[in-house]
Parts: sequence; structure tokens; C-alpha cells
Amino acid sequence: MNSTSTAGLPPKTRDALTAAQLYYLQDLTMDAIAHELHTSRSSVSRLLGHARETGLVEIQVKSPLDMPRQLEGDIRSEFGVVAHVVPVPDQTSDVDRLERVALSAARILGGFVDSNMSMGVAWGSTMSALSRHLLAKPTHNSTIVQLNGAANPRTTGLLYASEILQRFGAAYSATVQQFPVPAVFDDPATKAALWRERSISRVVEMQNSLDVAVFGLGSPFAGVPSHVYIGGYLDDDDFASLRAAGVVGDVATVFYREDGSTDGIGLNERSSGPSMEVLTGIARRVCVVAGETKLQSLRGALAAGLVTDLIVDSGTARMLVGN
Amino acid sequence: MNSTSTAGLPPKTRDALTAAQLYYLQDLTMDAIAHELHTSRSSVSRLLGHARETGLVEIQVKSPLDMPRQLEGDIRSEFGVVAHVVPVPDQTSDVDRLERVALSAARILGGFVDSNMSMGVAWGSTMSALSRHLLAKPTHNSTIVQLNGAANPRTTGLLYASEILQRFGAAYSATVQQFPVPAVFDDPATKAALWRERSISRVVEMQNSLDVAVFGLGSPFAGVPSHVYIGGYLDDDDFASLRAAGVVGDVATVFYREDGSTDGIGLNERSSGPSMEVLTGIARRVCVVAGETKLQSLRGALAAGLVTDLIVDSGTARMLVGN
DNA sequence: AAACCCGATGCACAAACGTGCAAGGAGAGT
DNA sequence: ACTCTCCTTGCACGTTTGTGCATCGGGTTT
Repeated sequence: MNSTSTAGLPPKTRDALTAAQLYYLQDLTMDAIAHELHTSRSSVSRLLGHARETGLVEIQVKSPLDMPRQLEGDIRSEFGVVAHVVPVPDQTSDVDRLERVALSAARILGGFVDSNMSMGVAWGSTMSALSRHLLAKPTHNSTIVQLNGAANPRTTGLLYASEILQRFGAAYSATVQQFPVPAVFDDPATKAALWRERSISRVVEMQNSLDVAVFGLGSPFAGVPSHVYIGGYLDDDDFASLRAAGVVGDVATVFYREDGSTDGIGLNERSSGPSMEVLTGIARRVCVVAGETKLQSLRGALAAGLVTDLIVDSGTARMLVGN
Repeated sequence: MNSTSTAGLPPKTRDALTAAQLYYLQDLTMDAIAHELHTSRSSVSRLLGHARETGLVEIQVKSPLDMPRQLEGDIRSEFGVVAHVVPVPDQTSDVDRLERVALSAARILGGFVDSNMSMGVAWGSTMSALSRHLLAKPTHNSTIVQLNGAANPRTTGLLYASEILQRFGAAYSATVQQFPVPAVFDDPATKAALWRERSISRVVEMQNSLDVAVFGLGSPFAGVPSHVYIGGYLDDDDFASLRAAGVVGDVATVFYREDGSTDGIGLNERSSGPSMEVLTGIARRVCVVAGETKLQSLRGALAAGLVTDLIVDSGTARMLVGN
């Protein structure tokens, strides 16, 4: 037989690996591979799909180092963050835009993940889309940690948030740490009390020593409110106070103004999300943004120094640097 | 417009980059991309081909680290070299085998190249095939150095060897150092004299400080003689002496026995290739072998410790570890 | 200015590919 | 033993992709 034999691992993986070699390294057609593997061409097609999904095959697009892409360079020099601009036609709808940014972000994220890492993950529509497109990259001893609670007066939010977390865990073969608390507490004292519970403080401590954080941005007063703002997490008084305080956005239910400041925003005392200090203590902070409605929010996050790596669609990127 | 604008670099590259992002990172069809770029689908197809050829897109196949491939593991533990086994059906002809190994080798080689490196390159049918499939990887300040002369009583060999060298140079945007000397001298004194010429000694010195060497293997007495042995480089007396000395193969016209020894092989005094000591002083020594006719030669090279990285077809690999 | 060359373009066709579907098979539960 | 479920397979079809060819436009040579 053909064979580059491997032992132990599932024959499916074994075949996928061989097929990937033949297809991507030797440019055989799927037909030819099917013949070599004694199966049908369609199986080979599926095999290759499997190989891509599970990270056996890695495809990178790298811009020539000589000339970094202009927008990315502009953003870097103006805001001091590494930018990944996702090309999207200008007339694209916001949903498509999100979908395409999420798709690219999911692939870029693979480069940030490695063994023995802990990664903090927020939730929201951006993170949900992102999680749906993750490519597998096997690691050892990694942990995915939920950044902020997802419960609200109507639901525990666990299903929604854990679905996202689980997908991250599966993609990176990492253990998952959920954070079963309300997104925003009614009473700050309850939060303080809960934070003393060992089961909870354990997670909080993990949040304090993350290697990477991944999050989208909320934009309370923009055209299309994010998940946080329509899910019943906040009541009318909360909204009013946010507006009064001049809030333009949030990261993991922690709110900030356009200049990045947070002082005197009462809601943050009751929020389950990590404080700005904790967040900025994380070495790599990946922010995923799609759509111009989040522009103001993005400016705030950048001003606050919350972001080290920005993944953003080209339209919003252009608005950001103003041209 | 769409745009992720870049400046300076050729619009072709710019478009290829965008197309690659849309195709490989966002899974659009070429049709859709053609629409976004305002061109025809066929142009996009060619654009993507260009992107792959020029290294804008990099595709890697990685075996799960958990379970390295069996043959590769066997070879590593038995011979202490990193092996890349190229799957090839057993009944493949030797030419196809060579072609397929060369194709894979060309892609693997990309991972060994980087800026500020000097790479020694041999010539021969294997290297020729390999050079034809190299993928571009732009580097700075790299050098390709010819390992051994290619002139013989019939031709200067420059065309043949330089074609190979040039392709390496082009692929890695490196400067090329040719070595315009006979493969094998008639008179060792001439070699000594020439080695004192500054134009030549300059190259010899570069050979002494290489970071990587890439070479195939010769097998003088195997079924299909390699390029060296039919090109008129050696006369009948030479052949007789090689046979008498028990030679099984060569690297860059430096000959060795099956046990890796070279003592008393007179021809080596007259060879233009780097001595074993020089070769083994190079940190990474990549050997590309296709076909069982080179098995004996391969054993010799391994015994001599000439190889750190081996790229070999599955059939020969299996013979090598004996099962 | 004419002739020429070279690379880029779109067309049209054939080759290669992805996927819904129905059939088959292995294993778990009854 | 039977059924039910879940996964895998190959087929058939429509879609997507590669490429030979004719064309065109810009730049160079004569």
C-alpha cells in the first residue's frame, strides 16, 4: 500500500493527514488521492475539509513584510495597536460585515493561541459569531476563562455564554472555566460577598493572570444596540445613568467614555466584568470590531488602552483614521 | 470601493493579497471576489495562483504533535535525523517519485529559510527537480552558495548549475554565489592553486560558514546512475577506483562508503565539493532522496552523519528502517 | 510610424470540486 | 433478534475552478 503509517490516532485523522499532504504539498487532484487511499473522491473532499477544520492544515496569508498594509500601519502609528484590517466592500450590510470579520478573526486568533495559555473570553454577538468559525488548534494545558457573567433577570445566560465558551474549549482542546454570576448585580454588596466565595474567587483569580483576552465591544447608544442592551441586562434607570455619564461603550459589561475614562460610572461597581486595571494587566488583548456603529465605542476602548490587537473591517478602519 | 489600501507595491501584489484574504480567510468564491475587485473570475484565479507562488499564501500541513508519524519517529530514533516522509504509492515510477518528493521538499524547505542566512546548494537531478518547484519566500540579506563545481571535460556546466542556483535565488530573493570550477579536477595541484585565487577562495570561505546546506545523493553503482555519473565527469579509471574503494555514494561529488568512511578515496582529493568536515560543520543539512536505488547511498550518508534533516519518499523510508 | 514583443484580460470549455441524498453498517437499547 | 440511531459511504448533480486561446494595449526597436 501507499502509507506513511502512523499509529494510535483515529484512522480518519491518519487519512486526513495523508490526503492533506497529497493535496496541499503534492498538488494531486482529489481523484488521484481517492485512488491512492482506495476511497471515493467525495470522501477525500470531506477528509480535506476535516483536515482544515481540525487544524491539520494551516493556511496563512501574509503581507510582504516590506510594505505593511497602509491602513494597518496608520492605525498602529496613531493608536499603538497591531491592526488586522479585514477587507469588506463598503456597501456590505452590518450582519455580513460581522460575519466576515468574525471569520477572519477566528483564523487570526489561531496564531495567538498556544499550549499552557489561559485565554479570557467575553460574550456577545461578536464573540458568538467568532466562536462559530474557530479553527481547531490542538494545545495542551490551556484554559478558557469566561470574562464576565451572563445572567440577567430573565435567564441565567449560561446556555448562551457557555455555548461560546465550549466552542473555544473544543477548538483549542482547553478546559473551560465558566463564570455563573449575573452580568450586572442589583446590589454591589452581593457582588462583594460572592467574590469572597471560593468557587467564584477562584475564577476571578484566574482572570487576574490571563495571557490573552478576546472581546468585542458594546455600543449602548449606537444604531444597533448590542446583545447586552436588548437582553434585559439593564433597566431604564441604568440606561439613563449611562447616558448621563457620557458612556459610549463597554468591554465585558465594563463601561467607559469616549476619552477612555471610567471614573464615576456607577454601574461598573455592580458589573461582573474585570476592571480596567485587570484587563490592561493582560499581555495580549484582542478586540474584534465590525461595523461603523461601533466606531465611537472603539475610539473609547483605544483611548483607554484596552486593546493590543485590533481586528476590524476595512470600512470602520478607514473611519477610525479619518479618511 | 472595497479597499484595504496598501501603497507602493505593485497593484498586482496588492490585488493578489486582497484576493487571498477573501479566498482563504473569508471563504468567498472567486466569482464573488472578482465582483469585489471589478475583474473577471479567471483573473482572480490567476491572482490566487500568483499569491501562492510568491509566498503571499502559506499552506502548512502539520501532524498532531501528540503522535508523530511512525516512520518519521523510527528514522529519528534509529539515525538521529529529523525525517519528512513523503507519501507515495509503492508502484510509482522513479521519475514520478522524484517529482513528488521534490514538490514536497520545495515546500518544506521554505520553513528552513530566513533572512540573513546563507544556504549551500548542490546540483544534480534531484536538486534540479527541487528548484523547479520552489515557492517564493521573500528574505533579506540571504545568500545562495554553490557547493561544488559543475564543469567537466565537455561543458562548463555553468548553465545547468546556475539555472538551479538562480531559481533558489529568485525564490528567496537572495544573492547567488556561483562556483565556476570543474566538478572534479584532473590534477589536485590545480585545485590547490585555484583555491588560493581570491575570487575562488572567497566562495570557499563562504562555504565554510553556511547556515544550511541542501543536497541530493549520488549513487554511482545503482540501477539508475545520477547525473554525475553520466555527464562525463568521471572517466573509466575513476569509476574503477571508486568501485575498488567500495564507494556507495556521494554528496556534492564527495564520495563515501556504506559505513560513512572516506579515508583513502583518492578522488576526493580532486573533488571540488566541500570536505566532510566542512559539511558537518553546517548547522542544518537537508538531504533529499527519492527512490530505492539510492538506499545504499543514503545509508552511507547517514552513517557519515552528513544529514540533519531528511526528506524521503515513503517506500525508501520503509526500506531504510527495514520493514 | 510601423513592426514587434510582452504581459494582462475575458471568454469558453473541460476539469475539479462540494454537498444533498439515499443506502449501508456498526453499535446501543429494548 | 429486532429496532432505532448515528455515522459513513458513494453517487449524481450543480457549482466552482483552471487554462488554452484570441484579443488588446503599452512600451520598445527598427
